[in-house]
Amino acid sequence: MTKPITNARALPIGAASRLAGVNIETIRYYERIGLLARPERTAGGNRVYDEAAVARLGFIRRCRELGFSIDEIRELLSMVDRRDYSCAEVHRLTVAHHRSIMGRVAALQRMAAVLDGMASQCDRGDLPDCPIIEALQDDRRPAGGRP
Amino acid sequence: MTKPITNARALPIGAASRLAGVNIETIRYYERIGLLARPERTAGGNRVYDEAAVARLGFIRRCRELGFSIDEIRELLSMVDRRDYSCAEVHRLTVAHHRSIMGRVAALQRMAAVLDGMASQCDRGDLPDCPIIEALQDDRRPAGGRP
DNA sequence: CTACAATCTGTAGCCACTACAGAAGCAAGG
DNA sequence: CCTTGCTTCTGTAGTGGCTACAGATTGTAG
Repeated sequence: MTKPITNARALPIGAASRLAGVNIETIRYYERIGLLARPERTAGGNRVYDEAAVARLGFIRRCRELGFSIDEIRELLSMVDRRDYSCAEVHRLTVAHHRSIMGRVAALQRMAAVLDGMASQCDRGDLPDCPIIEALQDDRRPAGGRP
Repeated sequence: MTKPITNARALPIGAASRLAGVNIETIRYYERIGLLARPERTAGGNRVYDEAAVARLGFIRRCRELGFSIDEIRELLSMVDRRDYSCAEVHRLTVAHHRSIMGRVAALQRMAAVLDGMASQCDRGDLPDCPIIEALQDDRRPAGGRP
């Protein structure tokens, strides 16, 4: 919460975007889907943000960088907003997300192993019968190598 | 009734779908985007497939299972269709795809490491100041832990 | 012939943005 | 005040790779 952003109280969307590291279009998108409150406006109708909004955007960005979905972030934010969230809730969400990432890693690694096996059978010559293509065509030798 | 599809020459879309392991809607989608040739039709207008089409669908499915994009599959199919594709081309595509998968794995593993670190700091008590939330809020301790 | 299943076309939705078009606001210099 | 030039506005459409309908038609077994 201690931010060394000097005296910037009224930031137009471009400044908020740069400070938070979130695209202008994305900020408007977050507002549209209700992830971010509608900000004040200038007399002419331009959005005006304050440090709190920039901090919230930073929170969202960091969550996204960690792969949380918008709905998960919505949940995290609502916990924060309640102010009486329990650590256990947050922990549960984080661990569940961690598990799902590990699942994706495992799936990708299975793919990579098959690809590696196929590529290593290929001698990169000018054969008309590429082992890779053969492996992909043959359904008795399933590409996934699954049981 | 599991019919042994020995001499099935004229398959309606449902049978092709079951044989190839590709959804009916997906088959029509592949046709729409030009990945699959438009098949013959019955007098009434229903699609009719043959074994070659089913084999092609199987090829596509196996490529998808290995994470190839539609455009990559389009390229692979065009090589196969040319009949004089070189093994080197196929190998290059496969290796490039492998590399991109490894990149995604690395990115996910970085996320997982940060999540793991955050979760392990949390004692799951009923603290109002959850270390996970703190980490997500604090922009001097970037969640990504990136150098 | 009559059920009932399968298939048809076309459209809209998913996720999390991104990319415009065309209009209007805003700040500085003259 | 006026122009210049950047920024921001709204609204819509596109991305990838499907999936899910609605409402109509076709195919088929009894």
